Amino acid sequence: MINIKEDAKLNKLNHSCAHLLAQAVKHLYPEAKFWVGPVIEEGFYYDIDLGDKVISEEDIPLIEREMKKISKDGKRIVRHEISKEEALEMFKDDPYKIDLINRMDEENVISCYTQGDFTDLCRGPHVESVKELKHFKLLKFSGAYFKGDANNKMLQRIYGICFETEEELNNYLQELEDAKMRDHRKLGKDLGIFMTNDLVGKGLPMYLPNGYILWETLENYIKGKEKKLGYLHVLTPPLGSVELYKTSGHWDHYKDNMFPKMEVEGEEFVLRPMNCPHHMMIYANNIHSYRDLPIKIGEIARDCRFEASGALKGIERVRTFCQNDAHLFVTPEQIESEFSEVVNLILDVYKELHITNYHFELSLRDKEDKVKYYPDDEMWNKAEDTLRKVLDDLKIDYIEKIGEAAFYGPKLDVQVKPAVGNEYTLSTCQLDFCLPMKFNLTYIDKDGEKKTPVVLHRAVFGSLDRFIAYYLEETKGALPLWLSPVQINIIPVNNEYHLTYAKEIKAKLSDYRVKLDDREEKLGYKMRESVMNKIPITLIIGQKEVDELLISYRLYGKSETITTTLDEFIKLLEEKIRTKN
RNA sequence: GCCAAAUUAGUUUAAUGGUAAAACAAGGCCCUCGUAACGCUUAGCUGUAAGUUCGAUUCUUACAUUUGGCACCA
Repeated sequence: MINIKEDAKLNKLNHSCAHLLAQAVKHLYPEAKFWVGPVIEEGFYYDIDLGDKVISEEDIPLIEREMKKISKDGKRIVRHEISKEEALEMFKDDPYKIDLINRMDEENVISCYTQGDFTDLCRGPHVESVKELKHFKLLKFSGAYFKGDANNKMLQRIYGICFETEEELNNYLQELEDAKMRDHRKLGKDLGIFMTNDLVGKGLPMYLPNGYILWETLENYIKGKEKKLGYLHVLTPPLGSVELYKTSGHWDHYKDNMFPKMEVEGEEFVLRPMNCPHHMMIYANNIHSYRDLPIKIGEIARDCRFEASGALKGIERVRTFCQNDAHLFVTPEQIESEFSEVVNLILDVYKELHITNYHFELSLRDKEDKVKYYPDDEMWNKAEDTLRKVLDDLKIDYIEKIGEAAFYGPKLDVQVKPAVGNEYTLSTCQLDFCLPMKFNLTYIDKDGEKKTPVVLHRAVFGSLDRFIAYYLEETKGALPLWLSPVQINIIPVNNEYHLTYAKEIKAKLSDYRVKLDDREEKLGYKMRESVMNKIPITLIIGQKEVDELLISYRLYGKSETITTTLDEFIKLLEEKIRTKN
């Protein structure tokens, strides 16, 4: 997908188109006040205060028509530089612009752009004339909180995109349509991966037989990787006492996002929103020597979070999910090497699974925010510097994100973009000096003194749920052989003559997930279904194969059929499974 | 949670203020030798609850769920 923001030409075009949108809105709704209209990766938007008016579906074509009209009229776009006083006078009726102007430095040149009867405060640059803004489309609209704060008034936001040619615009719109086809919610339904049910409750996905094969295979894969690195897997309960979360600090920070506490026999419990405290208590169950560290506790652990109803999305954002979680208890000296090991594990898994479309973000605290983050500047500085050093040593590119850290420490997040919607975190590794102190965790150091270990929280698959969503979209539902619920579909050309041999072949492939389609249907009919179910390999067994003791196979996405011996075919299977293709 | 919209058969979609249609899937029958739909046939549906109306799937309201955004995301 094209990134409008990064392309200088398209950036300018879209920025100008945002002004065109504002002008059209002003024509149709003279009382409109304007906040900001930035260019984004997917085009542009404008946040507008329409008083009591809210934008509805039928308004969009009217606004578009007005934009076309203004564009046709072809006024020039003229830049003026003005003083702060002039600016304040010029926009005196628009409190949003006054807000912007008042926040500008004295030294900065204030500029505005005029096109016909419309002037907007803007840094520019813009195209020469509204005539150039021909190939645009308004894509979506919604409410959006002023300054992104839910306590503020909700403004009206309209999104759009603009290109230089009609063809580019149409191609882009087509890409949007195509993306919907690989949305994990559609694929999950079509391929029988998961379902939800109103009576069970929203945001509570249920994995169907096909989905559970995926789940199980991924779970075994990642646990195998972890075992090789010395992780110890445990099983802990999906709820815990409120006291546990008060001790960890999660209660203070997140109780509104937990399912409400329940009281039994005078004790209070919550469904657990995360597993750190349980794993802390497992660590605390023994005395540890510095010689025992690092200790790596892993678990495919079920969590429940009371996510806002508007945040729920397929199996990407749900109210119960299973983290591929682990906590590494390490000495301060081991932080760098253990953090590197985790980053390398993530990179290794991504490489094996052919995941290439991601980027790293280093999530740091906002130093001004004294409420959200555990107050210990020295600890934070040390933690943040350590992460930077490890990433630099590993020569990993990353973006720093201020104010995105967990309350207990900074984290490295791996971000990916879904087919539809905003990017999200797939993998994470977090450095934590805080929780081990809160739980009074210790180890006995060389000098016989009790010391506090450091904890690394990490999740490679984030949650299995989210990873399945991601991998469905990455593969467009055509899962690689090792993950595919049905790996091989055997179709006898004619049951009467070929079914016996087909059954023999199936028996010899008993190590794989094989389906034998022995329904009384035509070959073409069964082949179509095999392809539509995105089964990686379809075997065709007819007279030729029976006579010569061979098999013929067709790979998903290919149209040719290859005839070979069963031994050769098994070699191919093993190769595909080994390379995870 | 907030703004907007959607909800018709297992699925994808059509139609209507006078009681709902098609395709695929499912059941039955028929056909039976080479790579994306053989043919015939049967059954099945207006999210829930109110309201307006002689009559509501259609209009109104509430609720539920879903979708696009916003906010949130340990």
